[in-house]
Amino acid sequence: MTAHDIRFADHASHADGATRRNPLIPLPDQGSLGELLSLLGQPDDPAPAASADLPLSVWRLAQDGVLLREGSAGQTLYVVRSGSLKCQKTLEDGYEQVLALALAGDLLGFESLHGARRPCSAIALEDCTVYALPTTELRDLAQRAPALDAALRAGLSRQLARATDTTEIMAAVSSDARLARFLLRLSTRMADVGRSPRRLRLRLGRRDIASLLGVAHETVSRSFSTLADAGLLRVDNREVELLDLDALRARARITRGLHVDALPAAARASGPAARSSWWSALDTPAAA
Amino acid sequence: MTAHDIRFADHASHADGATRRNPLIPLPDQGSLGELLSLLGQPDDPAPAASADLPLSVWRLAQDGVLLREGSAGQTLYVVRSGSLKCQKTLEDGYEQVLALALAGDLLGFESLHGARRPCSAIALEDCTVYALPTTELRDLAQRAPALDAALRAGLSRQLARATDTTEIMAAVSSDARLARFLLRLSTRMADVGRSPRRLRLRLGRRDIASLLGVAHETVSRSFSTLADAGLLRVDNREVELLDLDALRARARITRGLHVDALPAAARASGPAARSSWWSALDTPAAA
DNA sequence: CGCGGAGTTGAAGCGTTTCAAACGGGGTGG
DNA sequence: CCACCCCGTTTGAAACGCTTCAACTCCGCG
Repeated sequence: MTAHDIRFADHASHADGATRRNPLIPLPDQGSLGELLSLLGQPDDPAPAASADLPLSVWRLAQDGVLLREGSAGQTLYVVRSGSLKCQKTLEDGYEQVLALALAGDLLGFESLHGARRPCSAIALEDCTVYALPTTELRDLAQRAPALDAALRAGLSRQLARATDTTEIMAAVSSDARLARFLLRLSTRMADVGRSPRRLRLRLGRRDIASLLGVAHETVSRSFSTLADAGLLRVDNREVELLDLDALRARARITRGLHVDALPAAARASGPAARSSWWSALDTPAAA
Repeated sequence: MTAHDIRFADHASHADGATRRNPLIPLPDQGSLGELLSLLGQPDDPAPAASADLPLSVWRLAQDGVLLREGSAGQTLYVVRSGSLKCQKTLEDGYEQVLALALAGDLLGFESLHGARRPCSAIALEDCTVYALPTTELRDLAQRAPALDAALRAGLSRQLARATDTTEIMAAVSSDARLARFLLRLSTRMADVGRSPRRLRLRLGRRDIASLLGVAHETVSRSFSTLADAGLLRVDNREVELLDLDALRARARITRGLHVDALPAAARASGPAARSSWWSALDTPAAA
């Protein structure tokens, strides 16, 4: 975001933590179809099929390791099994924009399966394990395990729906609201993965968070202080404890000043989904 | 973005232009597998298969018609054949965030095929035609036309890669740069669809553009004026002519002031893709 | 003809960006 | 083992640019 936040990709920043240990090593006999399906949110398939002979390979990625490299012609689809990664892209002006956070169950790398180059990088924020599904095996895999095929499709849908998260965060005008939205989203996602929704261990630095929020990193620092002073959370460097989720949600709604309070309550409560209208038929033309 | 930009979904704004004529009507015998494939960017399939008996239905959507309704349980995948739509989502605070522009060849509605509700709406900015592929027919279709299956997969990849466009636009700090990025992206996409990359007919109002850029609509107006005064473009309401693409690209790179000029040229020219490094092996673990 | 929406432009307030400095932790090397 | 340095983080202060409120024009439409 800011001029001095610009870090070039050539910058040899990754030569420190990963040259020692091999950043990506195989974990034989660690994966199972059942686990993969549950990761993808499949409601416990009753018939787990012949998972034994399926070539499901699990890899271990060390912190700071690069799973996806922007611009490469990778042909492997990954499913995060544990840990977390950040997806980022180097923009034309050299700024590295953080696009998303990938947690367990997230699909990575689908964008370049059809021949295109990887549009963004994925870097491990901690030690991770991932399922690797090469395109070459994908078709065969889908045929032998239809449940996996369906689960991947569903995961893809989720991924596509989640792609707008960053935009929604940056739609808020005040940086406090943006930070609140980010923390709340992270909170619910952590809960989904089975971790605490209140005690967050941010694996992202202030700069990366700033990139996600679309503000300067100093502003992120200030917003943390503001929310902490207001008693909404407790912050100790990258350890964050959310103290008042409701108040946080209120902050997240605020665009500027307190206009939201003036909104008719019905509009907020019911939302667009609850509307009944002849228009709804439009979304299902096949049924007409 | 701004407080008075808030338009509630309940707001009966769509009751004006579309009650007269039926907003969504079938166009029998208008689609062909070949056309659909070329729309999806498939390089002219040599064996067009038996396209005649494939149930490819084309629909016509009138301007302001709602193709996708946020919150509904639509189970149809659409491929835009002609025209343009806007995708938008009503945020918790009632603000309608425009997320993307859909042009010919774009896939719409995949996000809710696995049972979820539609995460965003899609509204026609002009009269459109779309291919409708209901989930019920999708599997059969894919089996009978493997080329279509591959094309849809590729289209999905593109869609996923394109999902970050809005974020990249909003990554710029200055509103001029944001507008320049938006116009340039639109320009190249129009060129892809076979339309003029210089003469743009914006089907989006200032408010919607402002939403996409993440600024107030007055700011969009001012940025148009600024770029026009600089001679980079000519603007007449929603008609825009890009006069100096290179200068526009320079604007799009600028974050604030002129720091970019100070960047080492190599970093801009080569980019992340041109790097050679032992790290590249990481993106293809299966080959290791 | 008048109303309402869209777009433009002006002026003021204010929040963010920017530049700067200081603090703290973690690592390295003396 | 301690000094040192680097880097991430925090906080301060000033300036810029955006948001906001407001007025005005243009245009389509009832």
